[in-house]
Amino acid sequence: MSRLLMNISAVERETGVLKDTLRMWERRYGFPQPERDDGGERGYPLDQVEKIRLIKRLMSKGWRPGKLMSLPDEELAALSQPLAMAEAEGDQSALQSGVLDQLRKHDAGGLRDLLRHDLHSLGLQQFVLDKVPMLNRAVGEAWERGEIQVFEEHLYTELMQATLRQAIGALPPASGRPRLLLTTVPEEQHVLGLLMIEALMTLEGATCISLGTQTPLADICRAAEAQQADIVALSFSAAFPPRQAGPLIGQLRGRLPEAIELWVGGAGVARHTPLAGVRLMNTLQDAREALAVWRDGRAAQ
Amino acid sequence: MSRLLMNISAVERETGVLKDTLRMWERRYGFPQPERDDGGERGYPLDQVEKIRLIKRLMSKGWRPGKLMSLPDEELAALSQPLAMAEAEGDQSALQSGVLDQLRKHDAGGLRDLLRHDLHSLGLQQFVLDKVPMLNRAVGEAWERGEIQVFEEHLYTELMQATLRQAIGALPPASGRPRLLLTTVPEEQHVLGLLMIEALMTLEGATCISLGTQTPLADICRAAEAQQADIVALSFSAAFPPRQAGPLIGQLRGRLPEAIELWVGGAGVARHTPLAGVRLMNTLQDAREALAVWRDGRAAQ
DNA sequence: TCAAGTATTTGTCCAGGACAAATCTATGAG
DNA sequence: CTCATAGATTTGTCCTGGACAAATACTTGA
Repeated sequence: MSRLLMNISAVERETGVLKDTLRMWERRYGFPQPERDDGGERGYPLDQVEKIRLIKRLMSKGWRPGKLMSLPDEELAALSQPLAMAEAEGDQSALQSGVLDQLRKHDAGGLRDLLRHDLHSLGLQQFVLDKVPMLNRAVGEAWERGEIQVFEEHLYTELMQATLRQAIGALPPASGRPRLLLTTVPEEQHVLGLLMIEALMTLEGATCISLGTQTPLADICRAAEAQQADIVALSFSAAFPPRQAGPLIGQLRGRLPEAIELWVGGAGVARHTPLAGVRLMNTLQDAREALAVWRDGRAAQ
Repeated sequence: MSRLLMNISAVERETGVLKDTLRMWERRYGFPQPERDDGGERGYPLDQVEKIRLIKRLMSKGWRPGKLMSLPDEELAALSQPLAMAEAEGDQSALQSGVLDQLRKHDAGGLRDLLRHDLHSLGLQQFVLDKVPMLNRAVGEAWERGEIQVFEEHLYTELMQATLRQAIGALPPASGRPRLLLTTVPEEQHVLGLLMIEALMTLEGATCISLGTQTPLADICRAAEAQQADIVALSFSAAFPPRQAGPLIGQLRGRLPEAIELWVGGAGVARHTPLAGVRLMNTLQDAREALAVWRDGRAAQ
């Protein structure tokens, strides 16, 4: 049986590294070093694909690619190990150890029960304002430290999503003002931020219309008008390419009627430079305040 | 104020047409014909981006790009109009007219109520087996005819997702065999197929662990082992590039332990050529039968 | 110690060529 | 006339190798 080789598209799919970048790495750093088929096309062995994923993870921790790719495999592996120090600073880890433990034990049922229990004991508002952000951060950091795998993060997201949707669905349907249109831009596929804001705003009596993730800009504008939205709210995760966020938001602001407010939030735009006509939120608490401001402004008219 | 121009990445994001393909169209057909900035980089005006989207939609109806791009704008616009004939053959449209009507009226609340009503009057099983596929098809066909916009399809998907998740969450948690791992491959972001199968299988007492959409192949394998899955089930929508499905499934089959069954279904693999060791499902009913077969086989041991 | 200027690193773009898979078209057999 | 097969055309994706701007690291002087 022949060894499995992946073509460049498959590697882009698996790792999230663009084709152009894969070729550039090969040209500059000599890694990856794929085989070639009869037609001269690249075929990547599985171990190289694994190493690409490892490098990408380390890059998200701040390491630079040139540095990483000049390192021998052993040192790379050493970097990927969670540091003793990182463990030590995990003072807060006790707070959500249950969740990470269940994740590592692959106990989906237990994790689901745990999330539901937290939700019911805290109430939806406090769960969303305090617990969920803390858990998201804990899972994200564990992933960066290499303690959990991609599929474990998927499982967490899926179960949290089910929990939040269950809670939102149980709320009495709101029909009051403002009307918020919720979505993310293309390439941003993380949905938890949307669900958190939907839960909070619905609790406050605002009407939320969610389009889910990855709506083209033109369609966000069309939807905002068709739905007579007062506010368009976008969520950006920490994984969103930071350079793209600014221009994208500016472009949307330019295409949206001025009367419609644009709110953006999430780790991907936290501490971002302010933009004219855009309300930037660093925390979920900001969203509640912005809602109060909107209602004040409207009452004053 | 200067006219808005989009760079080639933004156009790929907006339209789903790869950069390489955009350049090739320009080279071969003279369309699109973007402007250039100082550095010689392409900047696409919005009306060309709209036309690209229109062309993509017509291509999904079977038109070929070379043909379309040689056509003057008027003829292109004419093709995009729903034909009188198409309207006439919509005999079944009366059956779900409510849903499409609500969508076109942008009545999110009404649509949500309608879906919930259908769910409760039919029961979850019949809703998933009959109603949801019919609605999905109706919405998909309406989109192909240009009758509904991308954001309207997003809204439908989001509301249907909320309805299904609500129903699944209300079921008693199953813990029986088999254990199914549900997910989609990278690039396949449609989630409704997963939720439908999750609902059906949970009703039958099987344990479903969903990873949500777009899990890398390597992680599907890891998750299957970690979760001690008996079956891995993948969903492919009609939008999935048909040429990619076969190799992808074959590769996963090769990397998965033989003892774990691989089920694939959805419009993206319907009428696909059979693959060794892979159970191909054309309908949801097939999944129920496959479940019965699995249980028979297991009882016989 | 910090700020400003310079050098390096890095990702994404470009042109233009090649080829294989998919699709269409023409030809010939039954 | 229907159908299958062979050949031509269309189409998407890959290739090389070059360029440049933004982000980051480093150096220098206050």
